[in-house]
Amino acid sequence: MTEKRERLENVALESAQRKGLNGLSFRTLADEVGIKSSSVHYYFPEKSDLTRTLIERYTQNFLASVDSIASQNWALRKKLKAFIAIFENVAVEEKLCLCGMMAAEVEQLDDGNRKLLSAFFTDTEERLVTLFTEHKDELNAELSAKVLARSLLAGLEGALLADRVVGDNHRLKAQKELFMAMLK
Amino acid sequence: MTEKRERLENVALESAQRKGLNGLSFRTLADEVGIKSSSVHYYFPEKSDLTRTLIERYTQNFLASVDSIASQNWALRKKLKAFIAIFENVAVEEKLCLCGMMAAEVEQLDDGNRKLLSAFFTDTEERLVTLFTEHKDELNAELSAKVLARSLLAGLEGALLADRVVGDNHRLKAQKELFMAMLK
DNA sequence: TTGCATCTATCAGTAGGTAGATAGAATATC
DNA sequence: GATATTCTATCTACCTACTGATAGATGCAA
Repeated sequence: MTEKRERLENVALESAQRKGLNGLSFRTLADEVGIKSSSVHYYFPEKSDLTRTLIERYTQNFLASVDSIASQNWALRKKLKAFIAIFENVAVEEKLCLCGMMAAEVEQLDDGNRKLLSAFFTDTEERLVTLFTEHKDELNAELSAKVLARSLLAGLEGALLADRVVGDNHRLKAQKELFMAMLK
Repeated sequence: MTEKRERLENVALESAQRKGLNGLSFRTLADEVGIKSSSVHYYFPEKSDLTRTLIERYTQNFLASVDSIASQNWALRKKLKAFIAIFENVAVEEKLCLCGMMAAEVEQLDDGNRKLLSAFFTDTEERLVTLFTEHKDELNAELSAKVLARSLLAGLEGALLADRVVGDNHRLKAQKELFMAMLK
């Protein structure tokens, strides 16, 4: 991948996590990278190409982090803290999860990108199901791994959303407390 | 309030809950109501005026529902189910909570509307704190009312977001199970 | 000299917003 | 009661700004 292309992706990702896809234009993106908007089209012919790249890259990165955490020889408590920390790091920059953001804009995505977006959620949940299943002896809740996985991800996405509006981190903290309380 | 104005608000709210503020234009709004876009400006001089009206109206309505539920002589289990049902009813129409949607677009709101949006979350949480406090003998979790309130609202907002993308209602169901499991 | 990367210039479409006119209803004045 | 004025709700027409996108020229490096 060329250096320019990577810079474009970095700037676009940053912008999309703050302002959403609608707040991301070829012109401002070009300005920030120091080229003309027509040159951005050289790398990403249509906006949906850029969108696809961002979703794919973000998902890949995110799942790699999750896999890395899961593969450690840690207690569930430590793994969950590490997972939640991914979201905390997004929050301190006043950004959203890219896929949480795009979930709000889903009506403006084409079919291909909708499927990629859906996969972010289901693939992440799949990993979490495995995690909760493998560590089920460390849980004192009698809930299924699926319910825990889905609640955790949705809870963190919602917490990011609401915390940014209110301007604190109370909801992210609450989600953390909630899940920590389920551990032995 | 005139009949036209109410129709405008209804159509705008519907549209905003599906496509967001960016997907809501004066022209399409006008078309759907059967007038010209300039006539929409007669009722809402600027888009931020329309936005403010929608947030205020949605919040008022939402809090009234919550208050109504809270004032019933019901067990906590039944009250929580009724609260969650508010979100389930939004989900079946493939919409989002207006304020959850706008939370994603918060960077494009002016200060006044950001404050109104923030108040939606804090005011709702306040009601939930009261609810959990008044019914604390029906809980078997040792979590604070604040943590429960914040987790519940954020969890439901995130569940709406993700469920719409994935195309099922699994996350909303998971949130429901999660909170039902906390009751005696 | 071929191909990559970038440019200039431009297009059609849409956005929010404004100006000014108009028809009819309501209200005030004589 | 008739006339004049103001208000309400709408229209046509237009503006500026910005959007994504395209065509074709240019420079430059392998």
